[in-house]
Amino acid sequence: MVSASGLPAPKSMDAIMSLCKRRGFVYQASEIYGGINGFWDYGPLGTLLKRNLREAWWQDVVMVPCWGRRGPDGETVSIVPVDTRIIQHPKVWEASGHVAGFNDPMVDCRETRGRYRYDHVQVFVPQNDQPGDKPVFAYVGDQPSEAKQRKRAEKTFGAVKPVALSSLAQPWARVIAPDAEQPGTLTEPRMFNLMFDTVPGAIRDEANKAYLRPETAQGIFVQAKNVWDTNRVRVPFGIAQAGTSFRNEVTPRNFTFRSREFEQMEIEFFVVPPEFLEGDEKTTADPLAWYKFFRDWRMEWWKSVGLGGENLILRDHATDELAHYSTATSDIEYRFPFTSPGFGELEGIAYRGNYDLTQHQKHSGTKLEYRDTGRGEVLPNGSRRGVSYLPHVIEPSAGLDRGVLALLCEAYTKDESRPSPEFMKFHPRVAPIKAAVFPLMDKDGLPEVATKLHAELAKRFARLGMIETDAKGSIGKRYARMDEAGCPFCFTVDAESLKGQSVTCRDRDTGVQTRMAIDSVVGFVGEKLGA
RNA sequence: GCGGGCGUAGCUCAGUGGUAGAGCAUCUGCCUUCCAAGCAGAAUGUCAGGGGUUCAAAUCCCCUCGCCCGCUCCA
Repeated sequence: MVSASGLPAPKSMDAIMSLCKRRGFVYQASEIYGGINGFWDYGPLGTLLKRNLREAWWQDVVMVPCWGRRGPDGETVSIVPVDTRIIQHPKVWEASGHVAGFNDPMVDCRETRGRYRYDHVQVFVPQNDQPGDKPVFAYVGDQPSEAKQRKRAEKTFGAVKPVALSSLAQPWARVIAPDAEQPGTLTEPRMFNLMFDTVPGAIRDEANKAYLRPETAQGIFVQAKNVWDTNRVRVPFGIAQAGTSFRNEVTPRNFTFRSREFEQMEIEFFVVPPEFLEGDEKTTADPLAWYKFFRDWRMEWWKSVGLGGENLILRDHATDELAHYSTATSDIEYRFPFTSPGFGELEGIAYRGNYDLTQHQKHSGTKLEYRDTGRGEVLPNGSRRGVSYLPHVIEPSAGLDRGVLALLCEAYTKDESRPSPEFMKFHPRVAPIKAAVFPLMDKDGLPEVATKLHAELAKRFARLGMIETDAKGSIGKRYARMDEAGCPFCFTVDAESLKGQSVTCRDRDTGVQTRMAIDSVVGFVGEKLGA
């Protein structure tokens, strides 16, 4: 099936969710109590899938950064981990801008369904008159509504002047909202409570209010100075952290895509500010060179775990889309069934300048400059005087749960021509079940051979994922079960195995069987898993 | 937050006022020399939750919760 856009018809999200429940990938949180909006739990297979994806990130980012590649400056990439708390000092979130951004009162228009920041809404009132109970015309500056509303107001009152909506007492019945026809369609301002709060301390005291982190990144920035003061790291280097974050999404939606509790995998990679670069460094070690390096490598990485193909794109942000502190940002986006033909964000790679360190330096009153002893004036003894600066930062920030959801959507395959029409095409590296061993029949000495091979595989690979064995039922049914769980390889012991010490290896994606020596199975699986 | 749809077995769903159902999956046998096969049997439900109407509610009414879709939001 091909849709009007020329794309294959999106996979059925209902079918994917149904399989996720049926096979124990994802359950609704607190389901027996009716569920809780915006929270999802993982079952055994989902937990393993998620662990495998997190572990792949950890191995490729922290243990062997960027697969051992050299950065644009020609040096090995250095990244160290931290593990910081979900609850930080409340001022962390004032410095980061989250408190302000998360606490704006908003007004909604019932007629146009527009939503505006209360403090951004202006109204036109008569120039030399009290507005009394006359209608007032609301607009948001720099939008087309401003000119239009001015015209309407002048038609009604003659000369008008703008005042803040918030300066009027009880205006709600007579406000004509931007782009609205009727008065009285604006709601009273409401707070959008986007950060979860909590109160540390055994005695509840609102003055001690703290927040559950809305991102793991700030924990990294807050400890960055400690990391470079107490470890032998030198800029450029990165700090990585994976962990849980919380956001009060306005509308939890689209299965696990927009959850209120979710896990992030973030890198803050600190680089030399451009003004301190010398000679060739101006091209090879420029922040933008690092930005491109990470952007392109992160894209390759997502492909390597099984998201290749046309459903994955790298999208550079347009200038007007950039946050005010960023000069370059791109998103790695996946075409989810529920976003198709559009895309949903998996990871953002942003060049953030020194915005975050500047903010924390200011709010904490603690100097966060890095002392770079490899730069500055050359002293008589040949060493350098050293310079101090706030490093610039490249931030590749990925959503782990979104990654898992993308893996589930990408893996889900429907093929009515197969005996097992639904199957999960996981890359072996992330597959929760790595291999299965079956005796063709539950008799004639076959189970004994299968048990032995299963034990060998489990000894070698069970720390990476499940190794299954099952002797019951028809062989087709057992293959089909493994297909649904996404197990890439099934090894079957048959009568020939007893004579020739060989088994068949069935490939999940093609159903093709090849015969191989029992002795070679462990090596074969190891090679496929890259283990 | 607004509008629409939905909620019955593990899954997919039927059941519109009168005994809680089907298919598939699951489990136990038998059978079986490679793809959800066959035969026999078994287990499985707060009908999302609460309240109301009624002799009687899965069914009608109200409230709540959750999921899906469209707006909105996504710092």
